[in-house]
Amino acid sequence: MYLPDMSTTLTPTARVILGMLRLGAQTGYDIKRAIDHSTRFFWSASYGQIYPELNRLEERGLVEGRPDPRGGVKRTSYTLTKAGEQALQGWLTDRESYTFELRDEGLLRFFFGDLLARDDVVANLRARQAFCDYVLEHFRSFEPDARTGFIEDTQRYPYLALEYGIEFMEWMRAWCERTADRIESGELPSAKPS
Amino acid sequence: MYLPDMSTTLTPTARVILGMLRLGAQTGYDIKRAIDHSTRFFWSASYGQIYPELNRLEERGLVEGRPDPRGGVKRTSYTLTKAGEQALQGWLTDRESYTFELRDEGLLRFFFGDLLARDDVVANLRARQAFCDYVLEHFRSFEPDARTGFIEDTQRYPYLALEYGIEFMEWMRAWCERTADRIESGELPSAKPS
DNA sequence: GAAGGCATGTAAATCGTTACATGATTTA
DNA sequence: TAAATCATGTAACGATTTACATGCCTTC
Repeated sequence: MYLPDMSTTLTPTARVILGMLRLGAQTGYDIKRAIDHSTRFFWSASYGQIYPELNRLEERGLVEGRPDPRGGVKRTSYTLTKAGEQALQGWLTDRESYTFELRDEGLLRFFFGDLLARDDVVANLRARQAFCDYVLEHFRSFEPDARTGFIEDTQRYPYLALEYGIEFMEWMRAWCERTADRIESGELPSAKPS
Repeated sequence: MYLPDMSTTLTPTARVILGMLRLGAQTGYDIKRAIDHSTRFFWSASYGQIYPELNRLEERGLVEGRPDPRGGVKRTSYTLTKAGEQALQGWLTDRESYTFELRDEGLLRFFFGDLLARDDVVANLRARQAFCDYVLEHFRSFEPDARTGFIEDTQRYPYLALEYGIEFMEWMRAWCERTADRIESGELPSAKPS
C-alpha cells in the first residue's frame, strides 16, 4: 500500500507558498504576484491552486491566517507557524526529492524533423530562437526588481536564479542558431526534400 | 465561450502518439517504449494516457487500429489515416502554439537560498550537479540506439535531439559547479550564517 | 464615473501519474 | 519453472488551468 507521509510532505504548490510567505509575502494575492515575477518560469501556480492550498495549510497548522482589512478591503494575511517553518526547512534541505520536468513543444517538433522538409525544420528553429528572445526580454525587464529582491531588499538568490534563467536562454538561443545554420548549409541531411 | 477547435487540435499526448506512429511504432506498447527511450525528458506519457488516447484518436478518425495477433498475443496495431497525417503535419508546421513548461525543484530551492546557510546552498548545488551526471549517463547510454534512430534507421533527428539533451545537461552541470564555487569562495554572500 | 488594480474565491474541465489487474510468450 | 518481457487496460487520485463571479479602492 502506498503511504505518502502527509505530515511532512509538501504538495508542489505548498513549497512555493511557504517559501514566499517566509520571504515576506502576506496574502494569496502577494504570493501569486511574487510567483509571476520570479519562479513562474520553473515553478508556477494559479489562484485556483493557491487559495485552496492556503486553507489546507492552515488546517494542517503550517500557516496562520488573520483577517487584515487594511484600507477596508477584505483580506487575509498569513504567517508561518513553527511547524510551517520546520516543514519549509525540511523541504529546503531534503536532497531526496528532485522534481525535474520539462515539456518542450519546439524540441518535440525538432525530434520529428525527419518528417519535415528542411525549410520547415529551419523555420521551427527560428521560431524557437524568437521565443528565446522574447523570454530574454522579459527576464531583462525583471532584472532591476530582482537585484533588490522581489519582496524584500535583503534577498540575493532571486537575482541569481534570474541570472540562471538568462544564461540558460542565451545558451538555448545559441544552440538554435548554430543548429539552424548547420541544417541550412546542408551539413545535416533531411529525408524529405524541400 | 471557450471554443477549442477539437477537429484540428491535438492533445499533448496525441502529438507524440501520431509522431511515433508515423516514425514506425505500431502498438501502444511500442509508443510507450519509444517515448521512454527518447522524448521522455521533454515530452512524456504513461500507459494511462496512451491507450485511452489511441481509442479517442480512432473515434476521431485520425488513426486506424487492426487486431494483430502476431505470436498469439492479443495486440492492436495502429496506422495513421489521411486525416491523421494531415493533423500531424498541421501540428508540426504550426508556429503558433509553443508549450514550454519547466518544473525544477532544485532551482526553486536555489531561489530560496537566502533562507539557508551557505553550506546547505552548496550542498543543493552539488546534488543538482550529481543529477546532471546521472542524466548524462542515461543519455550517453542511449547514444548508440539514437545514432540509427530509435524505431527505424533512417532517422537523424532523434539523434540530434539527444545531442541537444547532452549539451544542455553539460551546460547545467557547469553552471552548478561554477556557482557552487562562487558561493563557497565567499564571492556570493549568505544571509544566514553556517 | 470609468478603468485598472487589489483581493478572494469556486466550478468545470483537463491532464497526468500510480497502482492494480490480467494473461500470454519468451528466455534463462 | 521462474523471471522477464510483451501487451492492454482501468480506477483512483492528484495536480493544474481556465473561466466565471464578486466587490472594494484608487487613479485618471
